[in-house]
Amino acid sequence: MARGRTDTKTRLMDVAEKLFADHGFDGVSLRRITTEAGAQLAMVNYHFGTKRGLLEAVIARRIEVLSEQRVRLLEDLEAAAGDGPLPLEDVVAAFIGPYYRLSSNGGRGWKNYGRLVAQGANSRALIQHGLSNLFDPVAKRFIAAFQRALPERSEEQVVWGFHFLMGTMLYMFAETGRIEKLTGGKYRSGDLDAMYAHVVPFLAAGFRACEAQVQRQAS
Amino acid sequence: MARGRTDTKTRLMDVAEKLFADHGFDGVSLRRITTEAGAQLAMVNYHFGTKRGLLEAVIARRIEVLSEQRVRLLEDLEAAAGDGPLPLEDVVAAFIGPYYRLSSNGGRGWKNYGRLVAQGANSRALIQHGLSNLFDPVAKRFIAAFQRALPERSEEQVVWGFHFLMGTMLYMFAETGRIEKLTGGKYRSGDLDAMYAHVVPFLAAGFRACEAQVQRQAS
DNA sequence: GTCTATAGCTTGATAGAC
DNA sequence: GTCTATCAAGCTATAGAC
Repeated sequence: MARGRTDTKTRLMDVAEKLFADHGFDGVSLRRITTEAGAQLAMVNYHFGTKRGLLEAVIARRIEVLSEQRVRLLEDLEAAAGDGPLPLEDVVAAFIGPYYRLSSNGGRGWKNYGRLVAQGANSRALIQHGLSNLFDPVAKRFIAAFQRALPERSEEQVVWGFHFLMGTMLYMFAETGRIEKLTGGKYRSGDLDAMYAHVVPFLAAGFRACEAQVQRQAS
Repeated sequence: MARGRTDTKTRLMDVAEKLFADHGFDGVSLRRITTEAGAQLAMVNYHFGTKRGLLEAVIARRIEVLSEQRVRLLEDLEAAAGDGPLPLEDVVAAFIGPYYRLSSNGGRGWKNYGRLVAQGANSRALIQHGLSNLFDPVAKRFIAAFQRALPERSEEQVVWGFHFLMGTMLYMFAETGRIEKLTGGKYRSGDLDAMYAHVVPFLAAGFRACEAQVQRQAS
């Protein structure tokens, strides 16, 4: 299936991405991946060394695209802001917007990636074995950017806000099907347009929550 | 190890809970679970039928406790509110507070459960196979409660707000170790006291975000 | 309720021809 | 870069004695 259109290495990554997302890393065998990719079992070890190497390649190729878009948007904001504070909603949008657009219009692969990375990010094993290193530099830049967007708030408040943002974002792009079960199908976890319209003001208001307390006390 | 203190069935659940949380459902063998529990391989099938039955038993025994506490707090709120709206912060606290207290003071098992359930909730396979049914009735009650706490907001806004709350909560109790990597150990994902103090106002402000827009337009 | 023993199959990884 | 063949180990589940 799908032989010849793309090269073996890419086909293996595409199929692995989908199956890892559906069943988890240990829930799929290399035999199943290679069979569905129309390749031979030995090709995984030839191209990626190990099963784990295949997983890392799958994640790395998406993170590169996502990180570059996020950083470019953030640099645009920084250039426009000069010495002033960054607009909070824009920083939220610079972080989540690229993921939203790639998940919406980037093809089926990005949907699979979203489900895969939500499982990986909630797994201590994968994080402690260094898989999140690919993502850390950009995350650190955005924590600093959120501090610049909220100069009146303590570092502690910004750090926890970023933590809550990550949980919200990961769950959003996992598209688990949970919300359709809870609402009888009236709302859909794949409706990213509706979710994105709500998530930016939701998170921005959360970030500002304690800032509002400070302002109340000062007035 | 640990033989005789508790019965075999409980020991198997305790060890499975920890190992499933550490390595995922397919990342652990029944041999490893039974060995670490000091039991024989065949005891899993005797007590739980299948490996999957063991997972469901592990999750069900915690959900029962958690759901009962959440519902009791919500019923107290409803009794105190009479015909008026429910206080938003109190509804958030009724949902997240019991989980927070059990995870903080309920022993190591609740920590393992938090990590396990965060992986399961982000896995489409486990949700579609009905594992989330255990949790749905209480979740539906709380969506209705959030609507009662925010009478000016549309159902749509409340539903997405609850969706964001779930992502935040799951990630919070997964204690992935991510935030210590991002802050050089200055903040810790196991510091639930600090996180809980921030998460309630954060989520309440997020829920109110669009309500504020409505009020601005009306004034 | 606990144990041993084992059936029947699948796993990740590799060796070596082409 | 691709293929076949295979290794050594692991797996879930069950049968049946006690």
